[in-house]
Amino acid sequence: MPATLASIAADLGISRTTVSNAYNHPDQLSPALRRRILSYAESRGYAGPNPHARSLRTQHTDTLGVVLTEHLSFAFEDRASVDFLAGVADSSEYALTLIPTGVSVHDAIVDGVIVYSVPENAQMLLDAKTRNLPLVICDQPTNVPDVPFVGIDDAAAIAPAAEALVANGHRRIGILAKRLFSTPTNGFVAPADLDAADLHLQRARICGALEVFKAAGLRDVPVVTRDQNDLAAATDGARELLETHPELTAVLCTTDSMALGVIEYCRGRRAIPEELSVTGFDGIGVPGLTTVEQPNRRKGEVAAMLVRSLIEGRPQRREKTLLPTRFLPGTSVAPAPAD
Amino acid sequence: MPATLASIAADLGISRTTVSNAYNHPDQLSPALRRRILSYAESRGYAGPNPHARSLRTQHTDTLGVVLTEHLSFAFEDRASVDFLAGVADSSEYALTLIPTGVSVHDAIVDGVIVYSVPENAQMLLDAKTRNLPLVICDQPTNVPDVPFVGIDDAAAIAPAAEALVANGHRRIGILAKRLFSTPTNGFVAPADLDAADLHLQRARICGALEVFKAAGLRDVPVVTRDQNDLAAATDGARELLETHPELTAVLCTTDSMALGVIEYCRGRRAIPEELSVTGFDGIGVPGLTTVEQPNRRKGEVAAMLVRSLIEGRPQRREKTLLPTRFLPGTSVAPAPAD
DNA sequence: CTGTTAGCGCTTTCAG
DNA sequence: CTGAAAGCGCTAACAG
Repeated sequence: MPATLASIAADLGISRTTVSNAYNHPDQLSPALRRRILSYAESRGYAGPNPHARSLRTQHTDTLGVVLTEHLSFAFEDRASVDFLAGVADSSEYALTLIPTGVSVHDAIVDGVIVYSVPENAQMLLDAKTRNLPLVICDQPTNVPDVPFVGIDDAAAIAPAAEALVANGHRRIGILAKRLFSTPTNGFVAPADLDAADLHLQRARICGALEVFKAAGLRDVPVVTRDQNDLAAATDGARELLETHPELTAVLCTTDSMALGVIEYCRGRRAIPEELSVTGFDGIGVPGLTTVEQPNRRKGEVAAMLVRSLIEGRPQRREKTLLPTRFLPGTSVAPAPAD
Repeated sequence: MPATLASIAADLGISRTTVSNAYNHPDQLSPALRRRILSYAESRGYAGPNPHARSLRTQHTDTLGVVLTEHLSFAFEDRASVDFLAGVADSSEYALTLIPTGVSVHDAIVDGVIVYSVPENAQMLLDAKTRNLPLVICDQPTNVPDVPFVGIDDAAAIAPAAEALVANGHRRIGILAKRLFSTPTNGFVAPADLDAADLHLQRARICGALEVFKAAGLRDVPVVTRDQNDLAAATDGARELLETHPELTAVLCTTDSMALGVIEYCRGRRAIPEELSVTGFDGIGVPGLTTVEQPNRRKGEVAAMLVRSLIEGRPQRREKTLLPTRFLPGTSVAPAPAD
């Protein structure tokens, strides 16, 4: 049977505490004894205190949990979330456990949890709260009381893109967005349905843009959404929007990937920006795209800092941290064509 | 004080087993009683069995560990390792714990470990072995006995790139590689030093290329290495190689990033491929680069499958899994210029 | 510097 | 369907 701290102590005729100290408090015993213990332990193939037992005793593990979308691999395929994770990883000595939405947070052996961009009322949010685990939300949901939040002001952030369109004389503008609901839905979204959206982030971007358009006197701005953020879905969304509304002279997208879809759909159909202006959101490096850059990595850094404060019992600064974004003018917006 | 399984049982006047069963074996008690337990637990803010205690008892956690380079964020900045992680994540229901090299594997609460591309004799390798934790190595080290390995045959994989150079009449070829030693070293590497390299992967690629060159009768092929794989380091490596050996007509690189450095250095100096041919390795999508594509994601999938087999006590198929690679001819190799 | 004591919170036979 | 017993392996006072 494998050696344990107790068996090592017994074999050596000393107490468990001393063996424990050999690993955890080297200053609490003579170097000679410590060496003796360690070398005997090694000879017995004992690798040090069992981490399960240790964590039960100490109730901590030096591990941070990050809750991500159902399929972990999505997280690695999306540039924004990879950057976010890099930020989290970089700013702590903690190990990082990636928790798929499917796995209950209840079972995760972590000292604290960062929830990254999930629907309002997601189960794992409730779970983390009932476990009373230090918890920080990144991106969404945006309105959970008593939980520190880090993200951006999506509504304000997208405004400059909308304004660029308006300033260029566009009056017939459409919006192409990622899904607003955790239950899959594709197609046109009525303004009345926006309130019910449980994906706060997309809603905020759409509303931010609509606000600008409304202030400019535009009405009946069509909004199309797609469940997926990939090129195929985006292209199809662009098709639906532009086939139904051929009169549009500009499309505001809530992600760069969506803008890529518009560009793809327009290939061979309409010249960008001469015949159609396009804006994106994210700043993932689409050449020439007029977009808004957001600090994904920084989000991760701040989120990690916040959970660590919570875990280590340091006082919180503020409930909500909104990071700055930057409007990135490109060459995908041109003056509206004269009729 | 927070509720525990025992306190819930006591409050309800039933045994701990029954409460435990309510969570773990719903079929072992009446639905009515189960409901009663669960709802009382909820009212007491009890979130279910404490995972630390549970894991001590059961000795497992449904979590896979992945050991990566010292700084976790490197893993997220490198395309290959992100793809690898996507593969790991995708092919299991396990949560994924990323363990920085700094953190001892001894302390990680995981059911098994995948070690990704570390030096021979890395401490965590020994640690994982003494802990007797299910263990799989990806990429390197390549020669650890009794530990399942997944990777590619680097020496054979790079051969076609070397052969392409030879076939195009090149006789004065240099090699630009990533570092061979875990202790930082930059500059020229003598053939004799290759044997001592503890970074097996780079060594295998270099040796694979040298073999081809030797078979073609080439001698004294200069090899330059750089610690970092980023553009600045690669560009500087290219500079060192080509300034010292202006006679070279081709550079074989052991990574695409290194090839990018050669391209960068040559900008405005030498035309590629007319005046200098270049090859890479990895297939990260450098336009026009003649390179070798390797299955990073697949590595992750296989590695995950292997640890899971180990964890779940299923028999192993083979010790070493070598995945296929593919030579990707580009436009960066041209016939050697006539003298 | 060393040992004693007292759990951490849970699961799992096994017998009713 | 329920309960009693027996730890899982460790750490943290505290007293010597």
